Amino acid sequence: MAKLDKRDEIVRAALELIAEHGFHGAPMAMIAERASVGAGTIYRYFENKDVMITELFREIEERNYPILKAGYAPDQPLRERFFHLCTALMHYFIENPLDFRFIEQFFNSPYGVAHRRDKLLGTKEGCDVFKELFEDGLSRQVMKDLPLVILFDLAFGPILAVARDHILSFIVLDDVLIARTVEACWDAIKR
Amino acid sequence: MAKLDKRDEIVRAALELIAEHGFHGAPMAMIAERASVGAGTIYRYFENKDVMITELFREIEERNYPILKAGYAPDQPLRERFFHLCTALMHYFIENPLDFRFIEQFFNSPYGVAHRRDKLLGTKEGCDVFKELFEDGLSRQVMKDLPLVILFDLAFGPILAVARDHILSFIVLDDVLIARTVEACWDAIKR
Amino acid sequence: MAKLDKRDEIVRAALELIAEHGFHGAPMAMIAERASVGAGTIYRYFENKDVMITELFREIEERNYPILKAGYAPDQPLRERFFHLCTALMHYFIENPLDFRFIEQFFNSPYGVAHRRDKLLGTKEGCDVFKELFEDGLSRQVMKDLPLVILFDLAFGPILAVARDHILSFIVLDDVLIARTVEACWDAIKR
Amino acid sequence: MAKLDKRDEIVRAALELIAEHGFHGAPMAMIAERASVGAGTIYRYFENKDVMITELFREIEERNYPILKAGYAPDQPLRERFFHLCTALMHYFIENPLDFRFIEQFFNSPYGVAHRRDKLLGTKEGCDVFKELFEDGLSRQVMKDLPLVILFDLAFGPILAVARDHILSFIVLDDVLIARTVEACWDAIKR
DNA sequence: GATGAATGAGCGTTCATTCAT
DNA sequence: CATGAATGAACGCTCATTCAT
Repeated sequence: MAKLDKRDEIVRAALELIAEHGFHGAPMAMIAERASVGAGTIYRYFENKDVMITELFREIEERNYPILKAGYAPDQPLRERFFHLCTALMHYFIENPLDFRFIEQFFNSPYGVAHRRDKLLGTKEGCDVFKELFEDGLSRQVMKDLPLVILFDLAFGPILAVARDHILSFIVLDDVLIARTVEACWDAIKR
Repeated sequence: MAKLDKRDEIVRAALELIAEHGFHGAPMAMIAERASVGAGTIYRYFENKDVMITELFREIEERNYPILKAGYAPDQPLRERFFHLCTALMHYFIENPLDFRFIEQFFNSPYGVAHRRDKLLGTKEGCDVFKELFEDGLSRQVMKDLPLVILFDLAFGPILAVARDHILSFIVLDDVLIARTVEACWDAIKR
Repeated sequence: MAKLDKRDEIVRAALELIAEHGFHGAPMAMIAERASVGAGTIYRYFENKDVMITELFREIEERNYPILKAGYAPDQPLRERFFHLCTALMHYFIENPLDFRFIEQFFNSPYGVAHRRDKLLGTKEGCDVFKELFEDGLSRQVMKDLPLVILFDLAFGPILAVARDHILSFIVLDDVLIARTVEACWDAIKR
Repeated sequence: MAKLDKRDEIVRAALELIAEHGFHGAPMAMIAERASVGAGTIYRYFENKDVMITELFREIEERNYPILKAGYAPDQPLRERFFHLCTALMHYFIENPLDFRFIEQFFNSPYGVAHRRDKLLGTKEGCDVFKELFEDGLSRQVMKDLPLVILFDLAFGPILAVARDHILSFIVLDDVLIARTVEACWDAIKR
């Protein structure tokens, strides 16, 4: 097993167990076993559990990003771009429930708060299509004149909530329902 | 110190610490110390930590509920009722940030999921103004024809997200901003 | 409730709970509740749990003693006296399983060892019919010339074991079986 | 220190402390300290305290069994076989007082009762020489026609009691005294 | 005297992290 | 490099005992 294989196995195992049982229900020893790796080996790749979780989130983000961008045309109307991104995001969540559950846990934790702060303050590299989209919508006066943060919340709040309810089987989403949910989010932010 | 004082101290300490550090970051010993109480004393009032958390949530709900209902007139138009409830909710969250953070933690945990299931299935006593409001809106065709769950998510997703961002100081809400946020939520759910 | 009633209630409750659950399965609070008495009240009658247990044993012994003596005629032959005492003892155990279970627990604990030491060394008052019986048997050369302790063990070892097996339902004793068991014990000690 | 050394140290420490102070007087932390081992280390070898105790008993049994069997000839007369086994048992107890005290504690506990039930019902594999011996004695009408359980009690009751009294220094056994005690037990069970 | 709420040391157990092999 | 046995601080919880009322 090559070095990268080991790291990948650890990441996969950690994602599975954390998604299923939460941060506190996924001991390092259990992650190591699931990854078929020695417990100490994890610490060759990650300084400690916190670092592992943070990097895990970053990897999920990176995996997610190209999927959102695929077929995304910056020259389309704002509405179409918003629909494209939101629909892609919902599909991604539904098809990758482990990723979704992990992201949820992550946001609802001190890590998530720090991450959000970095994002909003623009400290992180500007790879954020959504931010560009909303800023574009604001400057063209297509979207409501609200702080960027609130526009985010109006769009992502429902998207995350609906995805969670689907994954928890409170509803069963299909393409029609997804489209109409995104439409409703658009109604919330558009002027 | 009277008996009720002691219980109150425990409840206050638990709320503070759980709001600040989460369930796992608030050991019973720390709660006891913050409440100026022996570790064993907590167990005179709550069977175990899980029960304490559940009961704490119930108490917050009971504290919150009359505030939402105050000034609520069921004979007003749907839009006004929606505004009243959402505005009251946001004010409650902003003025009781500990309650808000606790509720957030609670919903993002197995307790919360079970609670949500009960609510949606109507197992719990029908004291839910919001559910009535949305069902009313659906039957009068004022709101979009979407599953109840999704209507909930379209309204509460943003409300919770915005309240959190205020409490975490990502934005500073005022009455105008609150009104415009609630307005945007209304746009999301209304036909 | 008079003072003695309270003490009696405590003693009764302690006996029941210790017999059923052992020393460590019978917390003072539980004993107090069963006795319908405040937890602190127990400490008015007994210095601490150890003292309570020791006194409880003494009371059982005192209750038991007259039963053994009833109908006991010191002028009968040794064999008859042995039969009388052993049969009475077994009946007592069978009819008072709580007492038996308590005695068992007691003997199998540091208390029991100390008690046995006192008994054998004759430190305790000489109210012991059995001791007299065996010493009589030895001096008349009816019994095997073995140390007193071993004669005790040859008689009581089986008696206790058989009583326990009856109480635990491994066997069902009747008068015939009791008689034949005592007979066998007599065979063990007689010359 | 090799892996097995560590386990052995734990077993030794647990045996010593439980023999001396009983199950409840031997906390895991104390066992760990006596074994010069971290508290958590014990749990690498035993799932929990109950399992540790059960396994400890099993190990003692396995250590004891071959000693009883050594020099045991199934074709000898019943009386000789009984003497052989009982004498070997007493020597084993006297030379391994820790084992003896542990076994005593074990039998006088819920574990012991369950174990005895299994033994009597023959649920456990039939490696029980004593059971065979008594059944043989019954069918050949050498022993008294009593339930198997009572025969056990008549033999082991005194053996255990005498061994305990020796270990507690109430008597000092020698070969002669052992022989005469076993003889007395034989008198109890033989016709 | 009687109470029972309060205490806190002590229990069995877990798990992130280390380090000898 | 990789391992996994070892660690021990920290956890949730219990209960004998005390003491203000």
